[in-house]
Amino acid sequence: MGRGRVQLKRIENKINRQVTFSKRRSGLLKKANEISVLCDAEVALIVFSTKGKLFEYSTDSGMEQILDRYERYSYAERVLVATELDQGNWSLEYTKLKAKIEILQKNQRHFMGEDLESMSLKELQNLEQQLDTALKQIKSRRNQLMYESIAELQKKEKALQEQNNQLAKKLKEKEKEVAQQQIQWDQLNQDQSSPSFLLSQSLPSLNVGYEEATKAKRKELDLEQLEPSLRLCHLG
Amino acid sequence: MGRGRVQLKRIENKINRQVTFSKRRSGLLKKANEISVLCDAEVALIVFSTKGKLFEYSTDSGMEQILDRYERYSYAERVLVATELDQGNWSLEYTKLKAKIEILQKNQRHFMGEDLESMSLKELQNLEQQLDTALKQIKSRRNQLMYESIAELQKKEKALQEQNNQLAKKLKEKEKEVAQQQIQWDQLNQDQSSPSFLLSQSLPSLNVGYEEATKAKRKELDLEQLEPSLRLCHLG
DNA sequence: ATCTATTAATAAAC
DNA sequence: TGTTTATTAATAGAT
Repeated sequence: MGRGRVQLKRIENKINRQVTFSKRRSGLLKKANEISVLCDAEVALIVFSTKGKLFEYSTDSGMEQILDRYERYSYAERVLVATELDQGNWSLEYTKLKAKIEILQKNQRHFMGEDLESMSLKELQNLEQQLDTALKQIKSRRNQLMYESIAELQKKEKALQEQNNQLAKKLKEKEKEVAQQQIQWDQLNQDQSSPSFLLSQSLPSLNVGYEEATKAKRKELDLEQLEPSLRLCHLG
Repeated sequence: MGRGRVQLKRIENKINRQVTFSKRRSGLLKKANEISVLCDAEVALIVFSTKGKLFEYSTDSGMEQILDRYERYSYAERVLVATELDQGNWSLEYTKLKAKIEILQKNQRHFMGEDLESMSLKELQNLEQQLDTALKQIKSRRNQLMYESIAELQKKEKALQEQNNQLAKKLKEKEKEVAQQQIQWDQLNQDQSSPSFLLSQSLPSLNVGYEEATKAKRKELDLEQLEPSLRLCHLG
C-alpha cells in the first residue's frame, strides 16, 4: 500500500523512518481500536519509539487491568519460559538496567541543574528542597570539622587576648614602679648633693628622714607590685 | 477494504465477528511486527478474544521486558495523560507534579545514599560522579567563606602572638631596669647607712636586717613568680 | 500536513 | 480455517 512496496526491514533513512513510524503508529492504534470494538476484544498495545517515547492504546477496561489479566493468564507459561531461558536472563537484566539508567539520568540532569526549562516552579522548588536535604548530609561532616577548627582558633585568640591584657597591665605597673624609683632616686640624689657637705659635718636627722621615706616606699611596692604578679600566676 | 464498508461498532453476528476477529487479529499482529521492524520500535500487543483466549505479540526484547519498561515509564506519565483530559489545568498541574515528584523522590533516595542495594555498579558509579559534580558547585561558595574566616583568624592569632612576644620582651627589660635601680638604690643605701650608724648607734642594725630580708624576698619573687607567668605567655 | 498513486487489508462468498 | 475476489483502507513518496 503506497507507491511501491517496502521490504520488511529497518528503514535506514532517519527521516523516512520517523515519518513512517508516525503514520503506521496511528494506523496500528486505529486497527487495535477497530478490532476491539468490532469483535468485542480486550486489547492492549504498547509502543516505544526509538527515542523512547511511549504510545499506547488499551480497551476502555484500562491498560492496568489488561496487563493484570495478562499477568494472571500467562503466569504459568511465563514462569516456565523464564526458567527455561534463565541463560537469557543475563541480557534481560542488561536491558532492564539500561532502561533504569535512562530514567535516572533524566532525573539526574535536573539534580545537576540542567534541563530545567521543562520544569515548573513547583517542581523546581521540590528539586531545590530535596537537593538541600541531600547536601546537608554531605556537608555535615565537613562543616563539623571546620566549625571545630574555627571554635578552637577563637578560643586561642581569646586566651591570647587575655594574656595580652595581663601583660600590658603588668608592664604598665612596672613602668610606674620604675618612674617611682626614679623619683626617689632623684630625691635622694638631691638630698645627697646638698647635704653631702652637711654629712661630713655629721647631721643625724637626715638619716631618719631617709629611713622613713624608704620604709614607706617599700610598703607601697609590696602592695602594688607583688600582689598583681601573684594574681597573674593564679590566672595563668 | 473489503466488499462494502463496515461501521465501527460491535459485529452482532457471532460467526461474522469470530471470522473478522481472526482475520483482523492476524492483520494487527502483522502490522505490529512491521512497525517494530521498519521503525525500530519496541511493541507489545496483547489481545483477549471475547471467549478469553490470549493472543500476543512483542518485539524480540520480550513481553515482560516491555511491560516492565512500560510500568516504569508510564507510572508517572500515564497518570498525567489520563487525568489531563478530564481535569482542569489546576488539578492537572497538581497531578503532574505529584507524579513527577514520585519519580524524583525515587531517584533522590539514591542521591541521598539510600536504597542503594537495588543499584548496579554502573548506576552507582554514575550516581557518585553526578553527586560529586553537583556538590562541588554548592560547596564552593560556603567553603570559600569558611576558608576566609579561618585565614583571618590565623592572621589575627599570629599578630597577637607577636604582640605578646613584644610585651614579654618589654616586660623583661623593665624588670631588669627595676633590678638595676634596686642595686643602685641598695648601694646608695649602704653608702649612707655605714656613716649614719657612726652618728647614731642607738638602733641601726634593725634597719639593716629589714633591708636584707626585703631584698631576698624581692629576688625570690622575681624568679619564681614573674618568670613562670612570662613562660605561660610564650606558650599560650 | 496534505495529496495521490499504489499496495495491503479484508469483507463477503465459497 | 483457507481461498478468491471485489472493494476499501492504509500508506510511501512527493508536495
